[in-house]
Amino acid sequence: MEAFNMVTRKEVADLAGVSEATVSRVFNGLGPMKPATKERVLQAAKQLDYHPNAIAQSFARRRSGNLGVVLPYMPKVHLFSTYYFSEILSGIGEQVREQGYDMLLTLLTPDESQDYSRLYRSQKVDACVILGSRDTPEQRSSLQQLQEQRLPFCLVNQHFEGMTLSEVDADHVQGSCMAVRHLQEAGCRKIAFLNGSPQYSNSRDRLVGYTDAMRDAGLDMPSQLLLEGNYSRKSGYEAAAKLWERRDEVEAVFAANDRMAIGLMQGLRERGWTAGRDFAVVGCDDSDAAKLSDPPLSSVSVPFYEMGKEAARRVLAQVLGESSGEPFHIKLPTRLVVRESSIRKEN
Amino acid sequence: MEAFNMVTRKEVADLAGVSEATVSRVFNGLGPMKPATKERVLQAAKQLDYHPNAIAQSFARRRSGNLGVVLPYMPKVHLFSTYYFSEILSGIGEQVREQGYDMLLTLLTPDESQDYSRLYRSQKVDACVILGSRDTPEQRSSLQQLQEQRLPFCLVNQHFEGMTLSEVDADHVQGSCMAVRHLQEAGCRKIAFLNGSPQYSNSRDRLVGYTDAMRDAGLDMPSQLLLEGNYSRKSGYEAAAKLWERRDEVEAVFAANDRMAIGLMQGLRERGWTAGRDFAVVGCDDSDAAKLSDPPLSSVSVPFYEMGKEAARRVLAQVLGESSGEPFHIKLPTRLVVRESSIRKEN
DNA sequence: TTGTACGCGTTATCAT
DNA sequence: ATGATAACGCGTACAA
Repeated sequence: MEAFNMVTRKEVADLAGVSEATVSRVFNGLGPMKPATKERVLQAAKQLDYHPNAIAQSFARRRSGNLGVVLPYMPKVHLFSTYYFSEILSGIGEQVREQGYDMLLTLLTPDESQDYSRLYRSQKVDACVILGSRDTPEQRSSLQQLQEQRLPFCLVNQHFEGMTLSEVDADHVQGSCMAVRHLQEAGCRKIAFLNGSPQYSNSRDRLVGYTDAMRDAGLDMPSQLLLEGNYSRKSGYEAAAKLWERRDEVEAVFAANDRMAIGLMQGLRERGWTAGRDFAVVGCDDSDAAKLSDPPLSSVSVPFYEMGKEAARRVLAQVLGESSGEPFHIKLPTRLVVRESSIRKEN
Repeated sequence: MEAFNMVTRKEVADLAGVSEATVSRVFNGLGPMKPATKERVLQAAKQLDYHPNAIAQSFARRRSGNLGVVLPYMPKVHLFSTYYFSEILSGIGEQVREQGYDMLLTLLTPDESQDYSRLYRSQKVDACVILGSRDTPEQRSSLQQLQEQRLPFCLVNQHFEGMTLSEVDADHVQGSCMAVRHLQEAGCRKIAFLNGSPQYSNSRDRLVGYTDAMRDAGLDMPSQLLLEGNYSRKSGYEAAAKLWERRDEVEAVFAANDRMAIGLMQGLRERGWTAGRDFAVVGCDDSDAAKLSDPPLSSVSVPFYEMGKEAARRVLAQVLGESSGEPFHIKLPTRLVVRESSIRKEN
């Protein structure tokens, strides 16, 4: 079973005619050493096909070399099945590899959602990046705990008002504002907003962006034009029914993500309204689906990949003592990608 | 920095008035023991908030408790941005949690793509699930090496002819056959096939399925109707141009994945041909995109989630000695999901 | 049923 | 510039 090499430092030391400590120093690049000695050790190691045992290293260093990635519990929905998580994960993956770290994935179950510190206690990770957390009292207190225990962690794409946690976020206010301005420039004045749950700071930010843009343009925001979905295609589809009832009051829709935007387009098309012709739509995320939809969906592009990468970089810097350890708060810019869904062709 | 508890077994033993070994036995549920003793130990542990150090456990057990998940190198494409990987990962995640294992993600770089054993040598994983591998000579030899070293691993969704490796695959032959039969039943006789690279066994299997169904129905398979893309939307879009040139010879298209199918539909629509009206299309994967596309795409549903879960289950059984250790070869069934793209409405 | 004692493969400190 | 050696926290064989 364990039919492996298991060459230890001792064997290398013996073959090279040095002490074990010297072998370690060679492999860790520490202290001054005679080039000849180093060479002998490397030769011996190569000959024996020696590779340091990562577990033993972690044990001795009291550091795992793993960055924990915490994913939220999501009932029914298969977890990674969204562009959002995929991109962030890729970014984290790229960064950890550059730093010689590994990624340990953790899928939270509903009950343990509140107990992050389990991960740290078991020493399997040195730090964590937490994705998809929501703003609830339980979450706040768990995160508060982590904070008090001085455990290094970083939130991605979620902001907690009134707490000073390390976060890497995107400028959703700006993005939404751009999106709505774009719709205005396309000649729309009656612009509805299909948002997601306010438990996500993203949603709240987008509402601010929408409101800013509408107010600045002196446009009305009647409450019937403010809808709330749950970021699923289905909820967008359902929103279409509501908007259809008030079709005289709607020229355009800004949706808080692409899936809802696409569901919305599907629902309205069934009623004979086509995006890019009868009304304009802009979504958020600029996911793959935006390119795949018909018509292609204009969308606010969010740099998820970069956000993941930056979060990993910063939090690992804390672990490795290369940073002050003060909570940081990064906000990356978004940009608007215009496609056909928001260009109203005259008919 | 390391402002943590760090309560050790010794402290618990002292408080409970027992030996360290007894504490271990309690926590590992080993050997016969007086209930009272057990109780005392648990009390003490609770009082001190003791938690075993996972790294030390791994070190002593000479087992990491991690299942490695190897993801292929994919230039440019952000890695997880496909339905395929996301679903498999979710399945693996579910299984490892049930077994108390953790998932260690590894993104291969181009150069190390051939050296899987690095992972095992460092002892950071006890077994691996390998995703997205291709059938190339280099891959074959790396996998052969792993095999010879008797390192437990399992491939998902890829079969290597002539080697007896552990694999969890889907029945792509059957799925493709069903898809093509469905098109035939819808009245189509001129059915094109847009496949992906034959480096993936999936592609080869699908070709077999297509061929079987066409032959059984006594239909022609002129080589002009056999196209090859690279599983991207763009390649499907490009294939549309080729098919358009021979539009008199085509009534339907079977595509080896959804993205190509959608690209194809986009390309043909630009030329005035709409799927579900002017021609029929079936894709593969039944990804989210299939529901999002217009018209919704008929597709061969592949149980990626279950495949990931099964692969993890089997490979961990090997590690834990609950299985013979013989290479296994699982093949899960696929099913056809019919949507509007393959229902030709008369116009 | 419980305790003793050793080993695991490093890192890191202190000598030399 | 290099060697000796004490941790590190736990599993486990063996003794009692």
